[in-house]
Formats: sequence, structure tokens, C-alpha cells
Amino acid sequence: MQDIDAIDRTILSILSREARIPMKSLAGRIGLSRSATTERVTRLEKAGIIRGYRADIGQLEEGQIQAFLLVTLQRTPSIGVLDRLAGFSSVRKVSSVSGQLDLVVEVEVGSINALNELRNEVATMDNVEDLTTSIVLRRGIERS
Amino acid sequence: MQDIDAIDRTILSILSREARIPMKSLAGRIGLSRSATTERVTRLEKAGIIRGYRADIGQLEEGQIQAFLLVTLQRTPSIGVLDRLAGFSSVRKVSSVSGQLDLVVEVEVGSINALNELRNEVATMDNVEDLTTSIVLRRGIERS
DNA sequence: CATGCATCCGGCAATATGCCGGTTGCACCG
DNA sequence: CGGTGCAACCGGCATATTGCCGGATGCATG
Repeated sequence: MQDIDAIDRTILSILSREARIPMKSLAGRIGLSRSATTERVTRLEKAGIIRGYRADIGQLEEGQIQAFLLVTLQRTPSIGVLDRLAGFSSVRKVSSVSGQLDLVVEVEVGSINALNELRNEVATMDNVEDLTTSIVLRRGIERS
Repeated sequence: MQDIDAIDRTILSILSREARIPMKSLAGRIGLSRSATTERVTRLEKAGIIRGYRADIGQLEEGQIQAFLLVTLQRTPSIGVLDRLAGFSSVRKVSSVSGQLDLVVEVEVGSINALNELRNEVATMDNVEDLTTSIVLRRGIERS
């Protein structure tokens, strides 16, 4: 196969909300046999469309702190910085964005100290011009 | 049960990366019987610690646009705004943060037009003082 | 010491999965 | 045209996993 057709889209949308659903039930919902469904899912996994399956943990571990690092670079693109950020285990997600900012980095650390250290490391990276840290006080909704 | 002990933590950390793992294998890894493991997982689900299981979709749907709305409020707390934001289906995640900003809102829309409309709606909400929109150009790593 | 309760274990029937051979529709080619 | 290859589908059987018990154990409580 090659392109993602309507059936694949349905599969993705179902799995993105109910990842532990049995293949048989999934097959039932999309109107295919179990084996065909499994084949499609396997393909999607191998193609990297489905990266994995995650439990959605609602409540943070005690003492875990989430924060956003809002980064402005001296010059874009951000060669190197992205890779170096990915090297930190506390970095959860990095997005390159348009506008005044260049990067939005979501991090999760065990303490304010750890956050400060991380912040300093990132701030002193080559090419980083400005860095604002916003600690997450409260999580609202979270979908998908 | 009541508090989340070390075993629960292990369960969460395993499930947050491999949500489709069979309970039997999970049990093997943490050194408990299958039934005890299933019980714990069920408890975690009912307690809302595990909110659900999601397939991690790597590639965005064609034409889908992600963006961050960085919101400053006139006065905090943000009574009302959080709820109203949650009402938009395109809003993926809302975080209350400290610092100059008050809210970081992650959204995903089908078009720039839709983003603009959303932006306008949020900007004209009562209590919203300032709003910066940053479109995601590229997604870097994403963990957990 | 009895009672209640949380937690654990193992077992059996019901279900789901992995793996296979077989069918179908279709494009391609001598 | 018939033959070949291929992608996608189906169903079936052996094996693995789950749901759903009953029962053991440790522990706090009256």
C-alpha cells in the first residue's frame, strides 16, 4: 500500500482514542475482517504513522514540574539546537513555530532546581537569543 | 488502595510507552501475578490516573495546522476562560502557567482561516488581554 | 479473637491473537 | 489472451490473553 485511505483514517482516529481496543472490535467498527484490519494497523506502524501506544496519565507524579521554554533564536533555522534539546531526557516536546518565538519546548522535571539548570543550559546554547520560562500551574483539558 | 506506590509508578511508566502490552507481560515485568496487575491497572483507570490509551500518530493529517496561542489575561485566575476554551473542539491542550503569560493553548485546525477565526474568538473573550499566535512549522521530538 | 478489607494468587471458560493457506481483482507483459 | 505478480481480503486453527471467579493472606479495628 502507499497512501492513507479513508479506512486508515478511521483506524487512526479510533486508535488515537482507544489504543487498547482489540483488533477484532476495531475490525467490526470499520467493516473489515480481523486479519485485514491487523494488516493495516501493522502497515501503519511500520510506516511510522503510528509511532506507538501511550497511556494517558492524568495526574502528574508527585513533585514533577512541567514548564514551557519559549525560545527565540539568533538566526533560524535552528540547526543543532533541536538535536541538543532532544538530548535532554526532561524535554518532552519541541515545536518550531512562526512569529516572534522560534521554539516552544515542553519540559518535565523533578524539581525547580532541575528546571533552573535546564533553563541555564538551554539559555547558554549557541544561537539561543532569548528564553522565557513558564511553569505550568495547572493543566486544563488535554485531548488526543 | 489509596496512594500510588512504587509498583503503580512502574506500571504507569511502562504503560505510558507501551500501552498495548498484554497484562500478562506487564505482570511479568513488575513481578506480580496477572490478576493483581490487572486489578491495579483497573484501579488506576477508575481513579482517573490513567485517562485512556492513545495511539501516537506521527504524521499529521494533510492540511492540519497546529499552533500555540499564548494568552495573557487581565486578571487571574481565569474563571470561565478555561471552560470556554475547552469547548472548542480544535483546542488540544490548555495549561495555566506562571510568568508573563497566563495560558498556553495548543490547538489543531484544518486551515489558516479556521485558525484566524479561533484566534479572534479567543482574543475577544472577556478577560483576555493579549494573545500571540505561533503556528507550528515543524515538530521535533515528542515523548510520552 | 472475630470482622472487614485490601491485596494477592491460581484456575477455567470465553475471547483475542499469530500465523497460515486460499480467494479475488487488477495491472503488466510476452 | 493467458500467465504472472501483487496487494488486499477472508476464514480457520493452535496458542496466548482476558474476564471472572473462589480462596489465601496480612492487617487494622472493635
